[in-house]
Amino acid sequence: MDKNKKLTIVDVATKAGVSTATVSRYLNGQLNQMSEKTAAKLKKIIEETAYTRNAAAVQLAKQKSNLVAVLASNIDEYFSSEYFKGIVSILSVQGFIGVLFDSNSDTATESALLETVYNQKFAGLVLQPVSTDHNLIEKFTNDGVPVVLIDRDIGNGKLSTVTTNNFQVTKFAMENFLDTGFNKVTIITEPINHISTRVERVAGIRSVFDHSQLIEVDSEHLDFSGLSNDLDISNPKNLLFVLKERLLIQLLANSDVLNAPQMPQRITGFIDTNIPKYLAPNYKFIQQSPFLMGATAAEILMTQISEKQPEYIKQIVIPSKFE
Amino acid sequence: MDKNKKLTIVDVATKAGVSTATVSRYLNGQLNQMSEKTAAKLKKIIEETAYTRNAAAVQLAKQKSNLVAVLASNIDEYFSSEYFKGIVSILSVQGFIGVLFDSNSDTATESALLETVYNQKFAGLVLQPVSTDHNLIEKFTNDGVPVVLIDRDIGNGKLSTVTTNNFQVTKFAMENFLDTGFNKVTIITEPINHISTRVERVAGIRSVFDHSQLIEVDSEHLDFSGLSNDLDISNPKNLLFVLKERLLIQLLANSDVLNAPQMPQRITGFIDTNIPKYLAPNYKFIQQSPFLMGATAAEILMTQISEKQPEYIKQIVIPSKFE
DNA sequence: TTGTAGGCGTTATCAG
DNA sequence: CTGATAACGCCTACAA
Repeated sequence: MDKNKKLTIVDVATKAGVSTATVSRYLNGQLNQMSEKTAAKLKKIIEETAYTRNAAAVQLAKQKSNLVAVLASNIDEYFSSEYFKGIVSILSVQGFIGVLFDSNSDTATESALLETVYNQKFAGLVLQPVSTDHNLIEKFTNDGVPVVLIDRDIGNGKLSTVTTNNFQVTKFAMENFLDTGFNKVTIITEPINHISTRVERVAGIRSVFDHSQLIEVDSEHLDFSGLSNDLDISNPKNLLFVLKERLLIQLLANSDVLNAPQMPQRITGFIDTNIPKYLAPNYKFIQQSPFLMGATAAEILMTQISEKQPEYIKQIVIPSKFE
Repeated sequence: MDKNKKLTIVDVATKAGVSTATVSRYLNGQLNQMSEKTAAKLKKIIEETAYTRNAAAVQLAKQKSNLVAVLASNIDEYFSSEYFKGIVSILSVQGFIGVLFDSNSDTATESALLETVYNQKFAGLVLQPVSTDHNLIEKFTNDGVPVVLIDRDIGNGKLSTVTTNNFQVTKFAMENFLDTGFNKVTIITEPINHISTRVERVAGIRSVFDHSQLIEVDSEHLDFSGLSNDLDISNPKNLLFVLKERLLIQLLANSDVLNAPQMPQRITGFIDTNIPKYLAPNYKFIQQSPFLMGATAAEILMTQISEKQPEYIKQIVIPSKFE
């Protein structure tokens, strides 16, 4: 019954009456190095037997894989899945495969994952960092494994990054709201934790508004009523700027309290989906382009991998739109 | 300058003055098979050199990895990320690592991914199938690689599955709406395509309502106004049942047209987040438990892998709630 | 407690 | 055009 002895390249070779070297050549597409006859024979046999190579063995022999690891800071953000799709869209045309890991907003998890990713000898790494520690990452680059950071920077200029213009777009938006008559901004965000995106956005706000209030929340265990108390709701000229879309949606959906006839829009923030637009068709938000960011990151990676240009370091900014 | 000759187990062995076997033993935790002295020495050296094993070599030698592949039908559903987190929560305590792939709702992509996952010799596979083809999957089980289907079944009873009670909960909900006075249901869904979840839900609806209308949409390129025309809006007793949360949210946000004073709730459907609740606090929806489903799937997988019970096949139903 | 050596499945170099 | 055969890095009987 145990006909399931896994077949190997040796089986294929014997069955075809050739050496494993020839089979290997066929498998790697060097068809010009063999007669059409043997090529045809191999094609037939491989199809019939449904033989596929053991990837671990290939990797060990070739010292490289065709897998690209993507480490998202937290996959429950729509932002992540969108840039992952962008990455995959580019990788796939080159025969590479993207796999997604979830750091779960936890530095310990992140370093554990970086470790295994490193050991697996992936062809490349796209990282949305949660820690600002370089050390783990340097192991990759020292090994010649290309790395590109997405969304967030960790401030050593030696890595490729794809980010958005957090500071500028926030500033632009804030100037707009300043003109509308607001005089204070309350920022609602998850803990800043030196995360570049958050730092830059807050800076953008403060570059325009003298008065700002920072409320750090844990969106896992959100105390919504507690939050309401902290808000300076009585002041109709107090703008709410929400850095996390999920939270923004929640507030928008409960925004009755926030209506003030003379102030057309009391809430804004960064968004990744259209949902806030559905909730408030006339509001303006800051929209990112995660898919494009992912695709860009993958392109940088691909030129480093395929074109053998390990020195190809790029810092690219994909602008967000306020509209 | 090229001090970056990658270090191997041999380097560690020589540096420690022992054989590679000893190092290997240390690496695999058989500390009782060596003197405390050498163990300490090894510990020190490995830490200093920051040596880590080449996972491909380990896999090749051991014929197994500690990676579990998760193939989501489409990661842009919140449902996916949630059950993935559930899976990881169980795997991690056993030292396994979950990696996520995206079939992108495409059968060709799915089979390509299954192929590479198979070749990579993952320890297990959690699959949310988009195709109903068994063949690819059988390669895994024939090889002794445990597979569990999540969310959707493909109707051969030989695989473990974790699903929800689609038919019953839908039926239950429909009976409720029937009592409220509705006499017709319009179902809005992506193409049914033999996908079990969709089939069962439609069946649940039709088991209660004699009159139903099925509208299949492509949520990628949604023609919202076209959709509105197809809807039998003039009939206030026509209930809208939306199978895709994203779409449901969109409709809820534009539901002014749907208000009919005498009919308290015109729209319902399956949901994975709280967002629809924010939009319509008094409405009732069908809520799934993706995290729990993921955790359950992972537990099945773990008993197959760790407990060496390859025959352990379970079909588990995690009920959804209508509330 | 430790070492030796064959094996895991493929690739790639070097002959023929 | 094809075939031996030494790597690739690690594990694991089997010995000692």
